[in-house]
Amino acid sequence: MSKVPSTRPSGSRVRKRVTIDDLASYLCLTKGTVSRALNDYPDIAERTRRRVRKAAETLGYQPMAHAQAIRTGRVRALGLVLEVGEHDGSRPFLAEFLAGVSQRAATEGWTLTLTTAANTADTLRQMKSLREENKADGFILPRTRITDARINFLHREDVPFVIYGRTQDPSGCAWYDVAGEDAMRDAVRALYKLGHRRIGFVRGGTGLNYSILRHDGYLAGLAECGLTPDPSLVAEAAVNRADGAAQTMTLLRTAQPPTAVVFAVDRAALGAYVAAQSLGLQIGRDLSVISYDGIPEGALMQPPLTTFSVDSRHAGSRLADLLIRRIRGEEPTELREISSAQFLDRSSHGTPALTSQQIAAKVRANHILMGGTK
Amino acid sequence: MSKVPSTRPSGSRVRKRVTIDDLASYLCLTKGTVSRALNDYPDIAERTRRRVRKAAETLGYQPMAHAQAIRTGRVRALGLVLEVGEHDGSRPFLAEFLAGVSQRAATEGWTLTLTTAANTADTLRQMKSLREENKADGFILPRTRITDARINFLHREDVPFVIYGRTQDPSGCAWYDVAGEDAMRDAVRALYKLGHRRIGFVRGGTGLNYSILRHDGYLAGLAECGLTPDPSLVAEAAVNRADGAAQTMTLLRTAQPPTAVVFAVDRAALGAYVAAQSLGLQIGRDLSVISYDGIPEGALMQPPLTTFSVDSRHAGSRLADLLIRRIRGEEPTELREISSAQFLDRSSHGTPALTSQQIAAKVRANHILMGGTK
DNA sequence: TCTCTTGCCGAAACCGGTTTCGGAGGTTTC
DNA sequence: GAAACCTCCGAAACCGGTTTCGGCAAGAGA
Repeated sequence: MSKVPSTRPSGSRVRKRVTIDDLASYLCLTKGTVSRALNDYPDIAERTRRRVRKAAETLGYQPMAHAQAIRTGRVRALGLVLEVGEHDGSRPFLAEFLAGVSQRAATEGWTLTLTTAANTADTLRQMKSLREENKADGFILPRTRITDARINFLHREDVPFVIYGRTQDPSGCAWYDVAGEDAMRDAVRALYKLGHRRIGFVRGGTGLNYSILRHDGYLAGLAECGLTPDPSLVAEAAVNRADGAAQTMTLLRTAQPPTAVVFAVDRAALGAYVAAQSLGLQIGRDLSVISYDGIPEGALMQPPLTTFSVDSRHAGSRLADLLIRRIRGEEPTELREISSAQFLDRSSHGTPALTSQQIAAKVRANHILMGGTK
Repeated sequence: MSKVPSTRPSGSRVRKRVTIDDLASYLCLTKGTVSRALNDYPDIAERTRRRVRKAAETLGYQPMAHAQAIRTGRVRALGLVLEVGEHDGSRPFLAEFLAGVSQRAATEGWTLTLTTAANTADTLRQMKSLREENKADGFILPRTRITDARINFLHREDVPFVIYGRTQDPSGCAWYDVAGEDAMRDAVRALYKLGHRRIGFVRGGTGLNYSILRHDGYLAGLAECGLTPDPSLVAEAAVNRADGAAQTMTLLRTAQPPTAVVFAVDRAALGAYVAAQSLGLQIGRDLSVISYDGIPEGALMQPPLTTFSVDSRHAGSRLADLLIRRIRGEEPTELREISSAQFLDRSSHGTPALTSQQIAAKVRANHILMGGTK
């Protein structure tokens, strides 16, 4: 078996990086001193430190992350493990989110190492191996669950991380989140002001923490408006169009159907259009809908979907910043940010044209027409 | 300024990795010998090599990529730079694609380093810096353009890469692609068999190479069926629903409108439903549509969209494999794969219920009805 | 039997950084 | 004025690998 060809830079100009040795001899210092100067060791004169900094700047010196890593165990890389199921792969905001993370990371000289996993156990395995191989210094955890195995794991392993979202037991966690609960509360209030009194809610993904929060926000909204919560107005989880349509149907088939429905998730809200059409109801007039996420399809619906939009790019950017600071040693309690979603006041909600009873009648009529069996 | 806290593994069990020194002393060899044995140097006895391999296995030794990198310049990391525009961020297959890449990479012990860029110049800058910092050994180039600046750049810099798609000047390129041209040709043939004689085409993204290929495929289909190409049957680029609707309208407003339209891109084909509805035409009966990509929304349309589906996960997986082999020194000409898209025979196409003239009449009637000005 | 290869491994330099240790020179203290 | 103490930098070890070089022992050729 012969030696692997060494792929030498094939004769072309060899573009030597400036190494710490170059910098040291340029400054007439030893590389140890240069290293300490750049890393803010206290035993370096302020004057020297400045001189080194300046020289590094002019020579364009940038330490090679991997050479540092072999001693420090840090590569200046953020880790992100995406759970990608068999075929739920279509995430509307993934590219935006990644753009936020990678751009913020880049400005600090960090990069993003990404892997995917099939399930939670796989995720833990991936994180462990990324950490052991020093391919990532810490992790961003998207889609936080109510109780999240990743958090326990990373705590045990003493690996820095930040979560996108919140969680039941927040101790020791740094996070960024968008206040979905406030959005849901505002949605209820807006509908109440327009005259709606029976306001339904369709939950988001089961087990995911945002789902709890948004439901809480819905309840808070009811409370503020003096409305009594009614279990028959709250539908099960729906995170796609088909389920959204089904859950809307369920709500509308009750004895006292809602005149407005708040959705935890845009993709589910798209299903309301399907359901409404099949019942001969017009969204925004006969049935009001307010949702959450701000997916682009919402703007293309007839009528355009009223929703709260989340800036995924900004989220990614903030999370990258928080994680870098966490890795550098800042306390998790100092690294918690909540921002708010932006209300997109479009046309899928309005003053109720029909009462709950009139809607019920329409649904019954349609039911008979269709010859459905419930 | 005081010393940064060194974040020592805080007392917990220190899970020492096995290093090459551990392995060497275990085997009573020097680390140099162990290294050469594992890297298939010819001056190591076969017997020794096997012994070392076995010991590495049992001790669970895995060389630390970064330590290797400082000498070899290779980190076992694939690079991917995504161009994410201001707000076109929603890519339906991104997660699937990433899953394919990262899973394949993982099985070889490689990882994926991802960054995003705002434009081409930015992409080149990112690649350059990733390469200089040794954060990626080579690159996967998605969305290949007809003439692609990235390819020239990487050639000049002598950095390994593979392209997802093909390009005008393929010299020195390794690639994986799905034969979109075959799909388009088959679409035309299928429509011809059903009786369609005026078959339109809506192009894909301008400047992108797949666009040329799919248009060629459309023309090839016409030729095989003995149909004469008619420029008025070919619409401009459309890559989203709105443009797709507009281009469909344009085609239908001609003197001899098509009875069937082939779309280069699913998202554009969704616009055909909008256009058809506004004209009172029913997709699959009055107007046949066949498209390409296999986005999930297609299945939810009424009627479900006939299309060719692309396995993005498989594409990612193959590209990772090809790139790793390219980095290891295999010749680009040996690393070229083309697979075919899978036909999803759904209900948006069928035998033409209306003739071209009948469609034209309907369009005119609707036009007058709407009081449009063209 | 002596030289010349050849096969195979140890020793040591090297890669680009970080970190520890020690000591020269100037200041402070008594 | 000597001892004690800082301040600040050089020297060298170290991290976990790779690669070069040289030399020993066994086999081949003369």
